[in-house]
Amino acid sequence: MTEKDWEKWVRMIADEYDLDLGKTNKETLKQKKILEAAIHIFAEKGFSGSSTSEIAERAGVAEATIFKHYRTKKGLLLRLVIPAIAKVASPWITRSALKILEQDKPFRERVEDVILDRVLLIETNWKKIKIILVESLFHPELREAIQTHVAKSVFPVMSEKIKQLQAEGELRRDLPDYVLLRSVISMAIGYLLARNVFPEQLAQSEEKDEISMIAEVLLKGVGGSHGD
Amino acid sequence: MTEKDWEKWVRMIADEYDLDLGKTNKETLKQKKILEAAIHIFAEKGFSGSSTSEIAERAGVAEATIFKHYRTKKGLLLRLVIPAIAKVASPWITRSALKILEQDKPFRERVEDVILDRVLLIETNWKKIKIILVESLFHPELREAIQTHVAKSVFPVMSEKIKQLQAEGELRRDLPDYVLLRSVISMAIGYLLARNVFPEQLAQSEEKDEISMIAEVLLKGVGGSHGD
DNA sequence: GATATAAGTGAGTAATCACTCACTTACCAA
DNA sequence: TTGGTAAGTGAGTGATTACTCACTTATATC
Repeated sequence: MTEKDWEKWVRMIADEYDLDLGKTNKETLKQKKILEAAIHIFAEKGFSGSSTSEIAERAGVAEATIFKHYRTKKGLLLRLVIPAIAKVASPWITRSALKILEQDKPFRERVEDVILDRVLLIETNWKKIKIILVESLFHPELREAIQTHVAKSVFPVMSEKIKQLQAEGELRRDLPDYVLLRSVISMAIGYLLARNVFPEQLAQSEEKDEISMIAEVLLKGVGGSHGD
Repeated sequence: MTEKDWEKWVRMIADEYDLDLGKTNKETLKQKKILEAAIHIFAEKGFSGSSTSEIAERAGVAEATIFKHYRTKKGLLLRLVIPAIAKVASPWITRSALKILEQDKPFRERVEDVILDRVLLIETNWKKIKIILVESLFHPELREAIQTHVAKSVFPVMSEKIKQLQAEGELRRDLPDYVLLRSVISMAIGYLLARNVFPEQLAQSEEKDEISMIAEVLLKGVGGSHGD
């Protein structure tokens, strides 16, 4: 799937499920309520575990109203998920990270800033991200879309930046760029998981200090004096 | 929840759902087939997305047979999940990692060995782990059980080992032990996720080489010459 | 070989599911 | 004010769901 294929795919799915994707649209109050309720309930119970009647009740709307706007339950899911994926993969969301890395500060501080930025970004969109991650495990079309779209539009940009930082001597040159990229992402995601699942054991300090330590480990490693 | 509370909890759930937990039991061939089919289908479609009729069909068994042995659909889920959690948190599974760390080898090699060991362990039990992780998001009792059990019985052991390695000079002493533990886990999980979701972009080399690079990043960091 | 106990099943059942349809209500432009 | 269109709904529908029960079959012990 190339970038153009992605756009085609979005249009195709949008047609198939009569999605508006929130672009041209002026949404009704009730439509907003439905989307709000759906995010809450899908995140809490998963797609299969949620019922349209429950979503309707929480939104204060007749069940039929949901089907008026989104045709099927899966149409409702995709109306939530596809714009979110498109947003994650849009240029500006990558660009804001690049901007931070280009600021006039010590490299160490820039690394902390960019990690904090991404952590906050994920935290504020946590429910939607949870839905996307979980449902991508069970809906192959979704998984494939994320794979190809994120892989083809986000990674190359980040990869380029890393190569530049390697050339500038900020990052070591004896490891491939994808390993360095994966390491940064791993440490950030690992921190978020730890904070959510084992906060008392694995994330005991203030967020600011935790991120500072993440940057420290990332740049210098965990090895002690013996390894030198 | 203390360790004794955990045992109580297991017995309580076992009573509530009539679980045998595979300890005293001689399982029938059909029971094995049911468990096999359930693992496959729960992993593929999620708990809510799976139907008992489908599980029965795949196992080559009448639907009523499932309810004969496991009383409810959730009873079947717990029969899969609870022994797996108990196993993960059992002493020997932690001990095998500690054994590796105590071998008479350079520290760098021991780190590689232990990462490889855990990666293989997760890979061979991937379906069950997937079920546990996903369903713990939606069943609070499960989440709590994992949290307290793993947190209270696995982390302290690992934490102790890390402090010892810090004292020996193999790991740096200027960061708290939980940050070092979290870093190792993050890098391993990050690698597994990358291998599963973005293999072409984020896990391009042979497993052996990837793990060697993970150990390298972990011990020495990603920072370049500028940072020295 | 008789008997007791457990394993296994076919044919249900009530409840819930996603979804439809005929209909009413709200909105807006001419 | 009117007329056309979209928003919204109450009352359904057939299909599927987890689960039950009366019953048969297999197994093990004496």
